[in-house]
Amino acid sequence: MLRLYDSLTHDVRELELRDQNRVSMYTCGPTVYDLPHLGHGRYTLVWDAVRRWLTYNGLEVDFVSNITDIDDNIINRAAREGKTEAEVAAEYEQHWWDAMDAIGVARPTHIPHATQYVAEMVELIDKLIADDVAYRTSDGVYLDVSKVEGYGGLAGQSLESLQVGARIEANLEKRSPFDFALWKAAKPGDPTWPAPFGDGRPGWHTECVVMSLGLLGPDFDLHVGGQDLRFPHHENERAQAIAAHTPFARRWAHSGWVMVGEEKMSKSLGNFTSLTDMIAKTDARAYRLLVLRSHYRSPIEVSAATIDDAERGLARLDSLARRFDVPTTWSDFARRPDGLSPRALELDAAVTLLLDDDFNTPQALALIFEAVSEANATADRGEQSDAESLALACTYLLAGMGLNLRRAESTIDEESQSLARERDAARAAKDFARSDALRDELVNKGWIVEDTAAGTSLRRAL
RNA sequence: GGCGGCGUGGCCGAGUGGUUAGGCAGGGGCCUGCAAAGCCCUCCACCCCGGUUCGAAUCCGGGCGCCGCCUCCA
Repeated sequence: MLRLYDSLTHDVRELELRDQNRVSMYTCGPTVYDLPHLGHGRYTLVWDAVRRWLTYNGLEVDFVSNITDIDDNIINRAAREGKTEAEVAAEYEQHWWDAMDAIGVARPTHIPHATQYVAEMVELIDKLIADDVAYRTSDGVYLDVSKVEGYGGLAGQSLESLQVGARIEANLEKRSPFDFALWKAAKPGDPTWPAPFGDGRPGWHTECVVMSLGLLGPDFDLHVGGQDLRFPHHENERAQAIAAHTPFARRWAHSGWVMVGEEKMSKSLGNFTSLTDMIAKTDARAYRLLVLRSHYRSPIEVSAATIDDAERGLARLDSLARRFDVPTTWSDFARRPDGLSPRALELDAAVTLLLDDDFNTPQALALIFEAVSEANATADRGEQSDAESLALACTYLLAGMGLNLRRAESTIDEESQSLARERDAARAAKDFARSDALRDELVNKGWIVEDTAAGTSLRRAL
């Protein structure tokens, strides 16, 4: 069973499933008011890989990721562009899924939208007010964090110690700077929902706690997300569950930053690259490789240089798929392939051990890269069946992390196709001047030209 | 101020008290009509200073430097 670093207990521990053979897993999805950036790409890739790995190991994974379709940023954008909030949300949700499809992140099992859970949120807030852990102000309803046992657990600090560094609070009605809005009172022009404590709209932290518990039920297994949501967002979700006496996530796991130079990539610093742009220029699988090549909790450096580097590494993996006639994609492997050689089984076991130990994808990939060399060398010696078995283990394990290798270009234009055939004819006639001229022509058209047993093969240059 | 993390070879990036991480890039060779891909070999390392130890890049102490959180942020 997978062991992960738990952000609440601050140690690596095994998942303890609430239901046998079934994993309940939640992550906060995007607020849909802008294009997704590389940071979104990283966290979705990391947790997609974890989800797939659990699935590969025979578990059924209920994976919930919400869409926050109402918040200040959406309202502002709608006002600026003369659209409704719903239009803005729909537009950027579409961009989100386009990007997710492009990087190969599988759809969650459930995709709750915040605006469809407002009634449940109102119910929770009502209960918190009745229990006197939440209070009303002129602009909404706030949770009184001083009444929450263990507030600060995810931050790794006590409330008192958090107070020391708190910035000056503008809202004088709040009892503590860490009290947060469960409900924002209606403002003219904003979308509002009715509530016994005054019309308005839900606060962000309330959305996630209601949707996760609503779909996965109390005491679900794993709550994941990017580091920057750890505090205060996740802390505040947890605080509401505690205040409502509802068992919440059994485990918390967080993935690291995307760095640009020495700085964290973030919306507030404005130093972000949109995922949409990156995908347009790069084989999106290279980004997955880049992400998996470092530990999920470490910061990763994303630059033109590191992306190029990953693309070249990916090319090496793809060359394995070109050489061996083995299945290579997630959908090819409903379960572990049968009849693997002892060496292939050994690789599988070693990789499994590493991934189960806090999802050590970099070491697992190192083993796979070594196995790729070994498979090639084995085939060079003519031991085709052993080589193929090892290659199969590689493609199977990579697919288990969501990395699907590719064989050849799916589309080669007719002109290039015919140049390649001409070149084959010239080579057969030993007219090398002619065949080299044809190769130059193909290279100029952006192809990498390789000789294979089946004749000239073309693939796209990086 | 509090809390957390990091400092590894040209670049990215793991890891362990003694044994090659891995990838990319560089050098040499094999293969090839020549290439490409592949294979083999190879250069380059663990911020500084003490300590523990037979032995530390790995443990302890002290420095220095960097990053993050404590506010919306994946």
